[in-house]
Amino acid sequence: MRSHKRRRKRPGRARRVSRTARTRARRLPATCPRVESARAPAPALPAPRGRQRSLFGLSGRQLSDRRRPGSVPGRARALGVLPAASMESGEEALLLARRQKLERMRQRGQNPFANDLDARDRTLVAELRAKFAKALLDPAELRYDAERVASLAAEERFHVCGRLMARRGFGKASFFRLRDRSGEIQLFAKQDVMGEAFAALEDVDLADHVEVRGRAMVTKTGELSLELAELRVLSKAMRGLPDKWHGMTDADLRYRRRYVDFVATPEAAAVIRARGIIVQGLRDFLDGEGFLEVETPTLGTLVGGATARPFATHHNALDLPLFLRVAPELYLKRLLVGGFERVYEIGRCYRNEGISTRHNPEFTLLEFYQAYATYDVLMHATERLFRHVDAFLSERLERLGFATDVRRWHAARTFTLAEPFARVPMRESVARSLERASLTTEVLDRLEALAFDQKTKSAAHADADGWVALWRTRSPRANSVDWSNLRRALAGCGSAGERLFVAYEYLAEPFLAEDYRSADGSKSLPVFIIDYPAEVSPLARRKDADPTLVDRFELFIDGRELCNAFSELNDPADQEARFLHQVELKQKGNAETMDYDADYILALEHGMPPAAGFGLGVDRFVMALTGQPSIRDVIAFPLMRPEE
RNA sequence: GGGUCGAUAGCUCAGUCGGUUAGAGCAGCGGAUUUUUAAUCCGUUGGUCCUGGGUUCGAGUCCCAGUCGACCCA
Repeated sequence: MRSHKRRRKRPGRARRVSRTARTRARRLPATCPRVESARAPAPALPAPRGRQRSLFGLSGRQLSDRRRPGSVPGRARALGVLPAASMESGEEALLLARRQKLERMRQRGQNPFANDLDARDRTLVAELRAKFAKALLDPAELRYDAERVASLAAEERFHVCGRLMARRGFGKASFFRLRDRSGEIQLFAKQDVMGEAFAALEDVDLADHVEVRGRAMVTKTGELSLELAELRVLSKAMRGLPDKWHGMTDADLRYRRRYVDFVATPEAAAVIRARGIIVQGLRDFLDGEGFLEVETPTLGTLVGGATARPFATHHNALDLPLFLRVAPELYLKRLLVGGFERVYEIGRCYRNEGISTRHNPEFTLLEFYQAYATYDVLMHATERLFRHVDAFLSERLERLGFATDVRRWHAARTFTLAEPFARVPMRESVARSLERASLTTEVLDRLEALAFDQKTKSAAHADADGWVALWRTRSPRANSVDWSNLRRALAGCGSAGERLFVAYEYLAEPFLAEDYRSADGSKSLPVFIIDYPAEVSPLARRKDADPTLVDRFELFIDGRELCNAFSELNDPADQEARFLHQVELKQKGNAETMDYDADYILALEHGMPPAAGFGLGVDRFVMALTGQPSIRDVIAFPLMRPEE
């Protein structure tokens, strides 16, 4: 019977939902047991081979048993009353041990999943520490003075709830470490204090949720502790915690079992905590500027607001094909038409594109729109917003007792928000980077001739290969440019504007963090790239001085794009022409385009005030402020290919 | 798409030139211990060495293919 109990570790699937993976799944032969068991409810089938990773404390075998009502072996096993001889692995043994303790508790009349907790007099660990702050001798090591603690609260009994994180037994005494949402504190259990209750500690396991009562005291090493009078299990954990020292390091496991990761990896939890505060900080800033938070549709019949490939779905009752939104932009601007001068939305958007350290299929976007403002106004607002949220985050975390997280993130930061952000027109940023690569503007002058068509395997100009070979020798930077992809991308361009944009992406963007530095050169400087080509900005207003460009900026921090903003196009005729261009591109086979939105044109015809709009990738913003290298680290549950 | 490295107990990891019955720490279980904090000490359970082929008297180890992961390149 061991045959189905296969190795469960790292059965992981591709991070990327690749085409090959999908076709592989479809190509599974009909005889594959995995496919059969997934389709057929037939109870006679063996347990599905792949579905062995335990769920809710039950093995795959038990799960399949559970699908059969009245299945005695499954229930008996789940209750832990089958003999140890039926154990199939070390994991089973660990579960069994805990089930037996659970049964002992029930036999004693204790509910291992208590439902009668009264936490009105509960004290948080942080509150406890605050109460004894005056007795703190060494803040770094959290050492306390015993006499001062005693005089501050000699007989007061504290009620604390949390999860048990560590245990050290000494026969007639025991130390525990308890964690609640605010921090951790040591518990000291002594037989002569607890009496008979001490014996029941044998049924307590690491990871259990407990409530304790006891007085505060200081051990001889100076650690503030609760001397227990009582300890009661509130919720029995059927599984323990990962290695107490190394924690959980397998990346796949961490993202799949995020609930364990957050317990075992304090940094992972700190990032999610920071994220909540950052979003609060964004609201705090915008509310202070008189913006109204609104909600707009995430389901629609058209794709608009960004050039991106959408997720398609279907409404049954209306028999209507629908798309999940790629951006809220067009609805927020309809609200401008409707008289709301300052609106914002923080919401989930969905783009059916690749997954990377900077992309998750669903992500959070902040967009705000301000009537009677220009993109220049928004650049100032962006700087204030970033500094406000950063300070807000630090202040809140310090108040919550997580100052060390703030200090750690600040120390590791490779950029600064303290100095004015750089502002560079796109063309200038390319020219500057070329200069640093000893290439001057000759590259910019030959963009069209550089194009290399992947299909025909031919260059637009016969000498192009030679130019590149020569340029590569000019400097290390010139050599590190991704020339082949640049030339491929140029071949797909239909206008000078698109070529400039491509040139910027390959020649300037990868070097932004090097080219724009703080006054002392020690940090990278956030940089606004401004004045984008109109061809790549279908919703932005043209520059009065140069109609081939638009009043638009993107903000880059450490070379990563965080913001996109522009003065809004409110001329319905111009907008109509831009939509038509998008439709043209779609007909040529480009999947990342917008649809023609007739109702939006109609709205513009009713008069949209001059306005500027702003978008911020909230996930990337959190990455920047907390120094996380992957977007998966700032999302509580990033998308994973499901386990089989 | 290509390259490099990796997958061994619930967790974190060793495993020599291919050679006895695959090891350690943590967690678990049994015992000792009333001030530890990665507690300590004694004993102990737990493994389809990612999957499938192959080479071999013999494979965790070598070869081939595949799956998945990390990093780098395009």
